[in-house]
Amino acid sequence: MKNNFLQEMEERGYINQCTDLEKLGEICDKKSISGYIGFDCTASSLHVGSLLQIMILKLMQKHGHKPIVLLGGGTTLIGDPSGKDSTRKILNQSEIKKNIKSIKKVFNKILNTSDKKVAPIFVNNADWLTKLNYIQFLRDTGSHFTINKMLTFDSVKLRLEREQSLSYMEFNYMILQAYDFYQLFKNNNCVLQIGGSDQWGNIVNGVDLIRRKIQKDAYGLTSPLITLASGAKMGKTETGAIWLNEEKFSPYDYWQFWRNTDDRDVKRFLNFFTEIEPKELDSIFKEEKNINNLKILLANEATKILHGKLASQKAEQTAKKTFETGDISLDLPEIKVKLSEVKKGINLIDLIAKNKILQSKSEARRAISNKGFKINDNFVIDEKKIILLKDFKNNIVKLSYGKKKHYLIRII
RNA sequence: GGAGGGGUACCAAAGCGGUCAAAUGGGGCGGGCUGUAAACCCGUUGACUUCGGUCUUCGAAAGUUCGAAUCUUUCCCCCUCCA
Repeated sequence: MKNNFLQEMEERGYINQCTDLEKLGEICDKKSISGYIGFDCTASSLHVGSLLQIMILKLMQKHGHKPIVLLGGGTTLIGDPSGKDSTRKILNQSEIKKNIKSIKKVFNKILNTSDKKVAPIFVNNADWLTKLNYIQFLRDTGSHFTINKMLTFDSVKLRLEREQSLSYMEFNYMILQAYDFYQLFKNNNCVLQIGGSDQWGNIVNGVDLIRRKIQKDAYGLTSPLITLASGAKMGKTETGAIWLNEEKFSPYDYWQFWRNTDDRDVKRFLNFFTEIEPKELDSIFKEEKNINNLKILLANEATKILHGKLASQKAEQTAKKTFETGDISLDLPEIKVKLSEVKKGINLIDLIAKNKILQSKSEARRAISNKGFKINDNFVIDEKKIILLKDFKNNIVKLSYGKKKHYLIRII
């Protein structure tokens, strides 16, 4: 395998399985190809769990290939059963439309949209799926699938083995996804579908369908499922997902997310989520022995890709001030209060609950009695703490929850 | 369609008339240690509170009882076996 694109895919650890790596390499060598990845539109933003896929699209661009982003407006109406124990909630059309619009923003930020040759194409499978004629579809496409085989695919098999129900609607998902690939192959000359390893079955079905219907070769490739050293799946923490959309997750929080990567994951993630050349990374690993510097590098690079260089630098500065020098950084999230309120005295518990630092007053009380809050870097001992004018310096009070969450209370 | 088993907090799982806001484990959150890491130790994990309590919660509704997660009835959902 000499092809540059696949070579770098391999080096970065993006490849889990491929239907025919060698032939795919030959084709990539000869010409610029189109490849697609489908994204789920059940939420208004993707989270880091999808980031690897996006990085792969970006890598395609780097090597002169054209990415097709399929925002699955049609398949989201059905719900992919892969890797799920229970049926997802079903969204209606207008919610999905809104989600697609919001998700698109992230692709436009991360991918190269200025170079026409490799600029991404966005497609929505609702365009063709919702127009299908049932009987016609069963005859033309359904006839190429056997139930016998469909039952052997993990997405179906596991669900049945675990004695979880699988609706007929979801059962059809893989056929629809196969049909998507066929459509894109025909209309956009798309020869490659990429996906997470849980998509293998769905992807292979598409490749098969294309061969059966029009006797052409298409290729499938999956990326590994990323698990954290802690064993958890990437992307979702208990408190909330690491969203890619700025409105749902600030650049500073995003930077912090990467900065807090487990030691054992750092090198892998630098390969996955930065654009630093693999060779350069090797030498960095040799020279830099301080793991914390690697984490900062990771945070900087990853944030840069999503939010831009400026936001990344700003986040780094904020972090530096808050954690290293202990200064008050003015870029911390702000809670604005009126002077008149301050003069009356502000009840800390109320402030915490009102500004959603914690969900309820009870939680706030508990957190305070557990030494969870600091005001101007001193633990709050008194549960009934009232913030007074004398607590302010230059109209600012620094409020900290735990070691990592800091806020500025500012008088306006 | 018939017979049986089951639905308890974020998840798993105990409780089977009062002492139950509900054991235990996992997860989460906070503290300590440290490196904004891991591991470990400690605390905490329904809401409101004048810290005395008060209110809402054990699939849903109705009932029995001084008192129900626990008993009865109806309904909904899931699973197993038979047809």
